[in-house]
Amino acid sequence: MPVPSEEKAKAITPVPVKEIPASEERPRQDKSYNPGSIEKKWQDKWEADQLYRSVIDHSKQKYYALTMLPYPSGDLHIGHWYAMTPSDARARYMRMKGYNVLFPMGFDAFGLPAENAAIKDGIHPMKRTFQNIARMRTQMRSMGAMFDWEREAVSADPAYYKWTEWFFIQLYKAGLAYRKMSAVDWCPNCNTTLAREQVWGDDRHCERCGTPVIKKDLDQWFFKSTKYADELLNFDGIDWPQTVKTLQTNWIDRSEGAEVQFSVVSDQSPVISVFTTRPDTLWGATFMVFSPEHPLVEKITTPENKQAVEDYKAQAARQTEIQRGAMDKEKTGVFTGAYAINPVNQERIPIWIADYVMMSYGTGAIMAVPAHDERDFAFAKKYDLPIIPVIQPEGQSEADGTTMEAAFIGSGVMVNSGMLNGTKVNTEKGRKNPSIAAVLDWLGEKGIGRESVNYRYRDWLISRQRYWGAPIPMVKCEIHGWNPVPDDQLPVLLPEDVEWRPTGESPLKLHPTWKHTTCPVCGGAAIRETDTMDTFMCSSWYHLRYLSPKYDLGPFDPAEYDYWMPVDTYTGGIEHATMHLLYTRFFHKALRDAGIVKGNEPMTQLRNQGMVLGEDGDKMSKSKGNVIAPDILVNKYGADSVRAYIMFFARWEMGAPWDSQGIEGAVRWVKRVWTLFTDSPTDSVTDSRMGTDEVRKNLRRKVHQTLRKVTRDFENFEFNTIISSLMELMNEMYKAREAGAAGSDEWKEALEIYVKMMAPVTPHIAEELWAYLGKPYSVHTQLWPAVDEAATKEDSIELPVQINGKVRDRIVVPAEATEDEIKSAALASAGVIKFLEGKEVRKVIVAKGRLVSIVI
RNA sequence: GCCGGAGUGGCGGAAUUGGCAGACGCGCACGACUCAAAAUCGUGUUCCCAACGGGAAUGAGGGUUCAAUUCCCUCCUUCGGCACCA
Repeated sequence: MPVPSEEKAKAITPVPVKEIPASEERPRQDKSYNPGSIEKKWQDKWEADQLYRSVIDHSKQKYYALTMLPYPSGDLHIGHWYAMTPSDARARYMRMKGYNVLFPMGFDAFGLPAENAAIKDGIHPMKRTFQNIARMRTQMRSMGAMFDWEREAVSADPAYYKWTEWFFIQLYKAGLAYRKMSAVDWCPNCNTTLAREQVWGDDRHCERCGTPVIKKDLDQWFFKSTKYADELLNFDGIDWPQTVKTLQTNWIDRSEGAEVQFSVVSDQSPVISVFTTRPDTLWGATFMVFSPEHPLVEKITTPENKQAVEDYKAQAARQTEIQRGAMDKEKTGVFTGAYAINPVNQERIPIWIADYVMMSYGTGAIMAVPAHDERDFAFAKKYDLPIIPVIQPEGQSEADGTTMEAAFIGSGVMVNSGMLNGTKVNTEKGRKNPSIAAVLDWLGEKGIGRESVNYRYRDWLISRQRYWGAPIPMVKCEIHGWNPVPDDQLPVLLPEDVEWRPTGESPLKLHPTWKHTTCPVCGGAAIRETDTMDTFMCSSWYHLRYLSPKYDLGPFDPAEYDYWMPVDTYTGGIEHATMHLLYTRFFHKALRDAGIVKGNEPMTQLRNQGMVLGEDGDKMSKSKGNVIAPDILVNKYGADSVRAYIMFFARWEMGAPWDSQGIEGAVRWVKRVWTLFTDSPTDSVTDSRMGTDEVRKNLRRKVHQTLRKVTRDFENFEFNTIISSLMELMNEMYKAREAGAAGSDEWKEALEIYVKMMAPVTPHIAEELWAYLGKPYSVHTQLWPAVDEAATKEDSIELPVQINGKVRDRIVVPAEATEDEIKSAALASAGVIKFLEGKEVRKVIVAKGRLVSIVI
């Protein structure tokens, strides 16, 4: 007989505040699970109650959980869910552990896509961006995350970018921002410059749009991030994944060596520095090679070589634009006609130019030691330059440069090197190599060179020739040069009436009036900087703006800073290893030195999630049509099921292709939990055959074992096994209920702990079931249950018995059985006796609680 | 070339310290319910030998060990990063 729908609704309406006495009989509940209404109901209530508002509470330990903020593309992608849901679950877990948790969200709202779209359809980037944000906010609410929306920060909001500008000025004042004319990477599609980090791959393409970049000589703003290179290599005190640390270390690529001065034989005798990691091979330097772009080349080239050098330079310049080609490309170069003096032995050595020497690394010039460097060897062979071995394996007769077939890079002793002959050479780098140490000391004494460190890491190029970014708050006066905009004139606001002509120049430059201003020094006419900042500047400090997004006296409220910082756990994709994650560390250190923030690192713990791929195993993209839309899934299954599946279907840090069928498993789990609770057969037949004591004990054991496992997995970010463990426990609970345990205290405890364990994963259904159990609102303010270790202990254990490594039988022994007891039980078991017949037992190994291994 | 990650059933994945390989789930098969289907529930599901019983198996090959997905060596595949870096 169907129950009238109104009564059904009444039956499940939770009683939020008043606890129903356990004895009171609840009406039988058979309404099916309806995520749509449950989720809406609780989301509204949580919001109305400000359940996730985090405020400073000095009586509690704080926990700042941060997940990377999205760009407001307009639609929340399944990738966002994949990044945010487990982070949310863990933040919720930490909250239940008793921490005062801050879990904010915001938008990285400046950037190219909105501007490119504006060029196409004329919709203002501001309008589009804030529309997109509104839409994504709604989508994020459907996720049921515990974001504290009172702390939301949007980088394109003038109240935000005022401080982005202010930070630029602070770095400028600290001497960390400078302007430089140089050949910078330019994306012809995005019509802007790019930082070195934003140029990817063999073909050096734009990280954003994939277009191969070109070089352009431009006057641009840089941050002196290289000043912090050494400190950025130090990861002491932070718990970051080894992969990220390795990527950053390789990116910075510190190399130790020496800078050595060579003088050029000419009228002015200019001195040229070279960087080498092998100063111990100095005596073998038989020529020098300059990069074709080296400024000195023009000066030193002799008239008779002029034409050849000019031709080569022109050719190299053309090639730079395409690419200087593969490593195995044949070496080319031309002689400049000039000579330098090798300072260690006064030998006159020729100076060549070749495109295998890069202007951007070291000093743009090298000493060439063909005997001990493969590239120099190849070059010397091709152009018939002298090869003088200065290191050879110990005890070997002297090598002959003319007959060498390859550069020698092994260990040995120094030869042909004057007073340092006989010094041992190994393959270590820097001072760990005795030969290098000896030469460094010798160079220092003689004043020819000095110990030096070189990095591949470059200063951060900040300028972007685009409109939709934070203006660079600098003004140029004919008389007083560049000066920062005074603080009381911040923010420099973006004008709204701009034209979107893609010209390669900032639209701000084309605005008729915006750039005209007055000089902060003399009050005379001056011009604003019309470039805007790289958006990585905005995201380098958003974790600080979250602390007090409405604060007006500074970028953040110091009281909030002191309580919440540093970020305890930061989660996000690994693709930012050498970009955002490196910038934000640099930024923090620079601000620390400016006295604005404290501590050496902004984020104590970092964890990376992997990527959700399309069902075809490819990266999701609109063009491939393999994009999974979370909204559709939420409508179909409910947010809780989507959350559960996202946490279940892959190892979080690995990611995996999406599987539309696989989600059914998570959906079934959620439904079966619902049924387990709401279809509670408190009136079911008690099983008289079974020892109910045992059933209850087993139930309680499983509950606490699961709790222990789930707790550990939350700590370790192992989200997929949290769900498996909960599934397993649910299966056990069904069996226990079948066995008649559903009226017991153990059963009630199981239900309660189960809801609490679910709460971080599936917050809505957990809240609903919590209310259904008659518990006081809210499950999300409950404390995480404690494991009863005694309850997890097994009475008896089953041990496999191996004979020569193969399982032959299983024995059941009391948990506290001694080794001897286990041994004799194993030897007495039927399956073992059969195999032992006529054989001699050589050894019996008892691995307590694991197995018995018999060797015959 | 260098640096790092990964390789386990049809699929996603699990496996405290070296201790029963394949938890949990998807899929599939069979059964129950149904007029039927869906949903739901139950049972089974690494492979091979017909079975009883065995045997093989965690990318390949070797090693250490009573015992290896786990430790060591060589190699292969794949993903990511860097790359004429002096």
